[in-house]
Amino acid sequence: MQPARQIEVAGQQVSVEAGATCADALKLGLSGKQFKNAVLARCNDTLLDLAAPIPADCAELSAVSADTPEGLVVIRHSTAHLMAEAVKKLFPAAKVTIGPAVENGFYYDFDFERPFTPEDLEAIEAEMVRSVGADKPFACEVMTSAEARERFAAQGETYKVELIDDLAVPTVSVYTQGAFSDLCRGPHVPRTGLLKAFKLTSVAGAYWRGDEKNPQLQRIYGTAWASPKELKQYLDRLEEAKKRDHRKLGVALDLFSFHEDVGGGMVLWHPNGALVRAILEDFERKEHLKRGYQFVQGPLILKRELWEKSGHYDNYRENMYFTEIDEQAYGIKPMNCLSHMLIYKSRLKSYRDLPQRYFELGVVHRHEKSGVLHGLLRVRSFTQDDAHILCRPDQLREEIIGVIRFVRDVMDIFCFDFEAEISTRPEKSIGADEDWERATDALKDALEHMGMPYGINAGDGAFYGPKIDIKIKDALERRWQCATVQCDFTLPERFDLSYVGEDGARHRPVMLHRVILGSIERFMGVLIEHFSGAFPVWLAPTQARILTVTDAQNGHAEKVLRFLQEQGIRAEADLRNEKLGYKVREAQLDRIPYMLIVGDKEVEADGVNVRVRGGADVGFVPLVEAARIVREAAQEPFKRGGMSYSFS
RNA sequence: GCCCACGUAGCUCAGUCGGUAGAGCACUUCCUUGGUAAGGAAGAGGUCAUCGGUUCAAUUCCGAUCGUGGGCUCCA
Repeated sequence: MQPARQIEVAGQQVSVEAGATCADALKLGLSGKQFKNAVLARCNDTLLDLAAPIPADCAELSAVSADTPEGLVVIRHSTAHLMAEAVKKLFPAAKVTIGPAVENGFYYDFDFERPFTPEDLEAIEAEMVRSVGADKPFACEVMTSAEARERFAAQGETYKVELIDDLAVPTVSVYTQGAFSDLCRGPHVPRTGLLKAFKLTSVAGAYWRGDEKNPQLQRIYGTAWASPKELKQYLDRLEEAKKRDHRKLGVALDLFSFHEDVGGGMVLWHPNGALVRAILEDFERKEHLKRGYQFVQGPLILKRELWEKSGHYDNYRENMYFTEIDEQAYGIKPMNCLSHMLIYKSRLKSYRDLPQRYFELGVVHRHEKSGVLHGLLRVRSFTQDDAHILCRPDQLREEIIGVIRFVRDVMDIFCFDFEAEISTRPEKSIGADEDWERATDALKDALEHMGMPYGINAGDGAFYGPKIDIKIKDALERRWQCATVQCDFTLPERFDLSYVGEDGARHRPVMLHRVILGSIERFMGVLIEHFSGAFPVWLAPTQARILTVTDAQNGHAEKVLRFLQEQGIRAEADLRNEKLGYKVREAQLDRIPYMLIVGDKEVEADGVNVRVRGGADVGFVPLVEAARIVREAAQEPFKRGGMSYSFS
């Protein structure tokens, strides 16, 4: 028998026997309640099962409870196992594959002869609840890969056998609860009784190992939390997010619609939505001019040979629409770069002319697969705030920094948080390795210079070059790409672009493709959700609505309306034969920033009574003051960055 | 493109186990002139997504197509 060891738990030294488990040590150092809430043990940065022996080099052990980020991941992962157990019990023919924890929950993929129905999900969930009631322990066994392989092969779990073979390691761990065993790295909660708050949410098809050439499995998604209260909060949050859904608000605020007869992924912009777009685009045009961009514009369709020359025909054809005119094949543009290249080429450039920054609000058409269309966020016809910057190699870094700064300034206006990612060379691509490397380094360098953190998305670049992607989130916290900066060393080559250098010789410029908002359609979608449809004053299609108390004030209301319109304010008057309360309610539902109420008192004093969208009552103000308030509010976001903008 | 679910009035949704449909809101007209989130009455409005099949009879059952939603794959 070896002597007892001293371990620090929650600030005190406890003495444990050799061979003691983490649970043994934690039990000695923690209160009963603290111990009961523990789902894992942590030693240094290693997470351990409570039932695991204390590592030999461990001097301090702490408990991880279910409501910590690490605890939640384990709860979710263990719930995935719990679900797999239930599925195997109800449907023994189903084969298990993988089942990880994901954001807010988990999934598990199964290979089964028929699709799971919503009724199956209910039965599976009920079986899971029974298993929780039985409070089964999760037991970990370490065995040789050969043993594990034999065991899963005997059970007919061919996917697990494949996983073991691919791992190619001497030993693996297998977790068992009740009659269900799964190949798993762990760790897990000690008992099923700790899994008290989960709900199965949906079934979906998913390809084995994410490859569409592989068999399609059935993925069951669920959400899991540390307590029923948190589960409820999450489900309530989903409900709230649904209210902000841009597709719902698009109808409610009469911004846009889709029409079956037009085709999937094609947006019809209604007057309100088209106005917001127009303001955004106007803002962008002015901002681009300030930053040294020039406006250009090309046609919607270009000869097919041009797309062959650019490489799009080889690399992007499946996403393009084609048409034929006078026996000549044309491609409808999925990108704007070709016209811009030809504009550059139309006249000899000197090194003094660079950089050339060509900006176009270009409408592009892309044949996206039918299953990916999603409201405004993924469409087949959209407008890009696109620019192509042609510069000398020595200007590349500064140009990228300029773009990143532009993105940051614009996102600040909307108070968007964003994430940056660098995507590197994909398999299907063109160009020399050293060009790719040089371009990737330039992108990294620019982000680092701006002090912006970034992730790496290996192999996700465009076929012509690496890129920086900027992502913002929708109401459900799904990330959508907006801004992107893409380096391109190949198009200038293919189109033989050049400039005359100081030395009198011809040199090759480098090109940046970049967008700031990305697609106006997508950005509008995210923007609607971001503001819950309550656009800031500068963007609101109607900035002020005049509400009369009775029709006795119609004359004054019309005078107020004319005055505001002359001041450049987007105003309208509600003169309907309705009660004030009714008009206020409608204006609130329409998210109108300013309600200007006009009754006899206001007519008398020649002004309006101002109610703001948030519900606050500003009280009586003279007409001139009312206009000033609205104009001031429209300027507010631009003051933050020392910018200015007005739509007129 | 693939898997699952869905498609009834402008919107949100009932309903028909096969016998051509209903509510609330919105809309039109009338009454009401009412001070900060819904005053009242009447009226109008639907080839039950489209096309085919089964049936005496299909909005309902079956199939295809189009579209929508949740995922997978792919992308702004």
